[in-house]
Amino acid sequence: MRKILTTSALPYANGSIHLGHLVEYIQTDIWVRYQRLAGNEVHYICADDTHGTPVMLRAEKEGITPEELVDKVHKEHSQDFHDFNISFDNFYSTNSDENKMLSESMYESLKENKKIEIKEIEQFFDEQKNMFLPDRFIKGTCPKCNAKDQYGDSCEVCGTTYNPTDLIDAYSVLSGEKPVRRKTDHYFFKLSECSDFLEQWTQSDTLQTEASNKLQEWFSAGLNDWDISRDAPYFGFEIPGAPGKYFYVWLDAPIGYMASFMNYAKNNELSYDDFWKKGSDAELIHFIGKDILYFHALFWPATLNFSDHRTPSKIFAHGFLTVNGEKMSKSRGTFITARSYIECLKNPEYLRYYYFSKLNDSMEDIDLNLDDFIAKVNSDLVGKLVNIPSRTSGFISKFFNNMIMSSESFQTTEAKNLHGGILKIKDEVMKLFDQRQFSKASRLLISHVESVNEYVNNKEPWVLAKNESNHNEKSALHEICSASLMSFRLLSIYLSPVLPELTGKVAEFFNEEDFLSFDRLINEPISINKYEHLLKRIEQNDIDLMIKKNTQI
RNA sequence: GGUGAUGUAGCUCAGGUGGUUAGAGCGCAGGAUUCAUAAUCCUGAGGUCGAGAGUUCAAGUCUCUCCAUCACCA
Repeated sequence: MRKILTTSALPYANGSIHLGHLVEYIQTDIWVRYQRLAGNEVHYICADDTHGTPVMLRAEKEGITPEELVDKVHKEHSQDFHDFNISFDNFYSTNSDENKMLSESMYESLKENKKIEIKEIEQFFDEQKNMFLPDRFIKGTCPKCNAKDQYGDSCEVCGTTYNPTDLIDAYSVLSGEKPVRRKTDHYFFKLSECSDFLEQWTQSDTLQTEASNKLQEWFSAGLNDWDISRDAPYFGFEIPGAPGKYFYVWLDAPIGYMASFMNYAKNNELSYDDFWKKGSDAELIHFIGKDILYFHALFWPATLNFSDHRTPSKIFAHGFLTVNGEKMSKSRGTFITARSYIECLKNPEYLRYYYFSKLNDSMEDIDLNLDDFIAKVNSDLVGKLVNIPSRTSGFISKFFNNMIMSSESFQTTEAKNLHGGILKIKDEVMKLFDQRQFSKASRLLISHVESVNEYVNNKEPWVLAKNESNHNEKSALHEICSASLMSFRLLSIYLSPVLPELTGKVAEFFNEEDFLSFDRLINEPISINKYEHLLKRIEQNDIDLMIKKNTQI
């Protein structure tokens, strides 16, 4: 049995969850639910990422404290994840006692290992707001192409990257004032000294090949030390022994994985050290978006390693979400929030299935094409999958007292092959789930769903039903409907990591507890309940409404 | 600008190490059927595999150039 600690990246407490975020949570959740069904020990941990200037400023704007903002957002995020059936074992916050303690202790440990250095740097300072300005809060004219109102890190017109100090006529986004340059001491993590360790670590099969290619680029450019401090005012943890200096949000954010787990372990009689101490035999697996690979594949393993912790076993990065082939856009209404999706479409499993049908183990972007979304979900799930019990269970109820024949008493080779064939793909399905080849898994499963419908069509049970000899137990009619339903049951078990709600209802239909394991595929004979529609089609109107709701001019 | 990736039927995508007439689902056309939420099943039409050149007996699959799109450049 594997012992696995899995994480999804921490959502930032500055905004709402949207469909782009959900690619990651759905991908991780499917994987985690699969591991549970496969009988492994798996813990799924997440938290809100709460610190930093954007949270501080937004709270100020709303006239509340950062703590109040963070609490409010945590409630909202928790509800969103709950409504999408994301099965976190713990969804915590980086603004927690555990996180403060762990951040401080990691810092002390890095300091002891001589990996911390203080350097004086020069930054822009807003005298009216009395604070240093992060790059994205400074705008100005591009030094290369003279485009106006460009951000402090790069020019959107000509693509040049530069430092905010290079901008012409820089101004503060907060006050509009011209920022002044001011010197300040910052604390740096000496990443430059970690390149030997990191080059070795990144070759150790922890990353996808695309990701390690990316890392090679970064290595060949040379690693710079990492600025881990920010000056007050800053919402975060003050650095021990350094009044007025705070940990940069990206330092304590990944430590949030540890803190969330610590909090969870305490309440569940698990050993924290078993999972985080150097030499741990548990797997530590991070699901992330490709945009934060830099943090998770360089800073994170380096800080872990040089503070005497274990390093991640795997980092699984996924691509971005596009909608209708384009970047999500507020003006086109394709920047779709999790909340608006739930309000308009009601059922999270449409999206879970659609992402399942498109995801694989690579870092490629995936596209949510809304027309394709409607067509695929309605066709695969409603037209084909749910159609199986819908078209066969009536005969079982009418003639056979709701009892399905045991698959072991199937007489014809067609029935045996249909059911046996689906039984036989178990190992392949499990492998595809484990390797995150979700799109392949969906194609495999749907092809078997199609076989069941084909079987029913060829056998024409409605014709047999007209002949009274078929109203006896173990008649041809009984076998056909039983084979179809037992096949449907197997396919539902395979799909249960993807569609927990739907397959929960399927379990009920078969008078079973939830499908809890891939090892209990045979269970017979079974009495079924009266069939009630398991899934509604997606309506075009609801999609239109959702787009309208998300359109901002 | 540099680096990395992507570009296959109307749409969304499969196509280890190059090898018979390039595949699937949806959509479309025709047919079958009525058990089922007009769902299902069968048949068919649709592609110079981004463009060009090269290597090879043979390239969607390898090499080069170009075009388009995207990301990263801490």
